[in-house]
Amino acid sequence: MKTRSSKAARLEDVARLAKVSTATVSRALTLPHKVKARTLERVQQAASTLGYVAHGAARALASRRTHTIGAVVPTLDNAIFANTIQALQRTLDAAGYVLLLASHDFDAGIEARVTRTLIERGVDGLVLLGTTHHPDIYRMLESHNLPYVLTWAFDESGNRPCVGFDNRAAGMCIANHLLDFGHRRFAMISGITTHNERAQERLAGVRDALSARGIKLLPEAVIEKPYTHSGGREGLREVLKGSERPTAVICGNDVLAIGAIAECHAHGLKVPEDVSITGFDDMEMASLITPALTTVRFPTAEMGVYAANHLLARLDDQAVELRNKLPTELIVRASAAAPKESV
Amino acid sequence: MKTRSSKAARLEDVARLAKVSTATVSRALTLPHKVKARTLERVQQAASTLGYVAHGAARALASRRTHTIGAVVPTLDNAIFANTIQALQRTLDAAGYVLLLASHDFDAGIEARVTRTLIERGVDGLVLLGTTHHPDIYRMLESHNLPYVLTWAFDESGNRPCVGFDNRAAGMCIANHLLDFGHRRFAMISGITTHNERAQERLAGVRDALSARGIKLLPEAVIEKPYTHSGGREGLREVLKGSERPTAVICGNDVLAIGAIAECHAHGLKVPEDVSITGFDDMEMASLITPALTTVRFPTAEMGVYAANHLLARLDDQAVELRNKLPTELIVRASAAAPKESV
DNA sequence: ATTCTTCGTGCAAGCGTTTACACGAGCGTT
DNA sequence: AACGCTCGTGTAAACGCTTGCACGAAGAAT
Repeated sequence: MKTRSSKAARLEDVARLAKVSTATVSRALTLPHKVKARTLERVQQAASTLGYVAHGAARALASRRTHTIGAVVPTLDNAIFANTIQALQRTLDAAGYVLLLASHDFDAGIEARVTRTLIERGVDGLVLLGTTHHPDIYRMLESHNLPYVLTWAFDESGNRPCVGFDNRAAGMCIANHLLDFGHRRFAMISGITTHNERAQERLAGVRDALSARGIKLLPEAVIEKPYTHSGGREGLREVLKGSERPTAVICGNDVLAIGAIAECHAHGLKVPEDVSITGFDDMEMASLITPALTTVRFPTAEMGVYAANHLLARLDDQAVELRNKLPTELIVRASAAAPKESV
Repeated sequence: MKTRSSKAARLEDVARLAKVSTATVSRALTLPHKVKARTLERVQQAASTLGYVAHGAARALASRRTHTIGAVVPTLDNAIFANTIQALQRTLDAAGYVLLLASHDFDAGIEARVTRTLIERGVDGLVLLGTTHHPDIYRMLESHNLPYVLTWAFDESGNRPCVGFDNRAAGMCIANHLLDFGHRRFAMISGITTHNERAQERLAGVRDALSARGIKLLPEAVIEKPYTHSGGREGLREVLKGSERPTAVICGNDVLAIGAIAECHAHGLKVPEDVSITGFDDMEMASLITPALTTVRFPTAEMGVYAANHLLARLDDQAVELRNKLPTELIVRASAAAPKESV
């Protein structure tokens, strides 16, 4: 347990070298306009020759601000949330804030634990993914009076700050696209719906669209898998085991869809000739694979930008709209087409 | 600029409720065995009823430890470093440490700035990617006496702590594989080599292997592109512009290779019949696309685990080996084959 | 020339923890 | 019965910075 910053210069060292008080150094470094030009220069000179690096903890303790925003995402493993995170991070960075990132592998307990850790670390604000969270999380947010914003889903019921889109509408949209092609036998490889209203809503949207056309999605036609490529492969294998092979398989996101398409190829099935496959997200890979994936585009980067700006505004005591629903868009590519047997 | 933790309970509040001193509360929470069982229970009870969350900054200031490790990676945009980060984060988490993540888009200046920010934030240790860094970075590490470890490359020259592999050998390996197929006309779509010894080494390895067989890689046959899918597409387009089309295109990583393959398809070129394409990394996608990608597997997750354990050991004042070279492995799949015109 | 502002700076009191040190109680040993 | 231990706890001094307040100097208004 050695003390690490043994040699590091402190504010006092800079002050001594610049022949001013520590108060002036502090001001010179954080509010340069509050200090006379000549003084400022002397301080900057001194700081730079000493290689001064501010002690963030001390600063945070005194100012009660860390200039850090926390984000809790389900996973960093695949690229699903990469766009949002990247956009978030860039926007915060431009405003002098740092992103503290945590993930929980879709486990509600771990999510509560890492969120607590972020709050302990003193984040000034928090970005959460989805609307379904452990009550403890909301309790801590409340008791710390901590600004936060939910993303990737739109909080229809409550009045929590959020930026997202309509997952159910997205589900209906893709299902209708397939129905219009003449598909009648469907399967869905959904993400795990437990504690995940995004997955639930997409599934519900698909169900709604189908039943509006008199088609029922049977329980055995819905397979829940983790959002991984191998989840998609396994899901497709289970779909093929069923008595009647569906002509269209709706996957809960692009990662599942890419896995499902790979598995189709492994089984000698042609996409979309033998079976149509669709995803959600429109990740970059979606347009690169063969066949290119028909999917629904989500405004992933926009959400990151909005979430960041929302928190920054609130931290600056500006008025902001609390909820923002962004549009989604059907992206028609090659992986879904009319079924062979149809009209 | 409002004060956020207005209602949050402090150590003192817990102490009052448990009828002990703040010192005892502190000990109960961090060194439970130092406190009598009955007292411990009272304190835990009090902390939980108040919903106490420790103030990390205050704790860090007093203890001079943040239990935070920083990592600076080039990008979070695509999945290249996801495995390493995930492994890093999991390993640290298990030891009660948090990962603070920053990225710089392959810009040396930004890298220096964000690294400084991490040090300001008080990280106990730092994970860097590659061996080439701004002198300021090494200077700060030195003056703060901060444990760090370089990853994704092996520091042949110096004696800096690192965990990596031989990028040059990987380059030679893939080139030899193609040479063995009978290829003689090569192009390389490399990553940007500026400030990036991984890219440099891979290119150098390819050059070495080719010239060992009497083949020269002409300057116009080497195209540098950012590590993005569109970089791969553009790179391939430029390759096709050349007077004599190569039979094999070595890409600087899998992302470039996937983009290049997509572009081949767009041009009606078959892979590997018309042109062989290879990558580096063996990302998960590599095995899922059609044709499956021939590439070199890097021990990405292992590096994350090792880097974490290395830092944890040093923070615990244990002896550790400073440098670790991990093996790479040629993964032969379908995207590289003998050229049509060959024997 | 006098008064009123404004501006730049210094003083010193925190910010919420940890931890060295001191102290007293309880115990085993002689 | 006196002694030295160990153990559990409390006291109070840091940790390195920010910021409200006070103060003097300089400029503006009268």
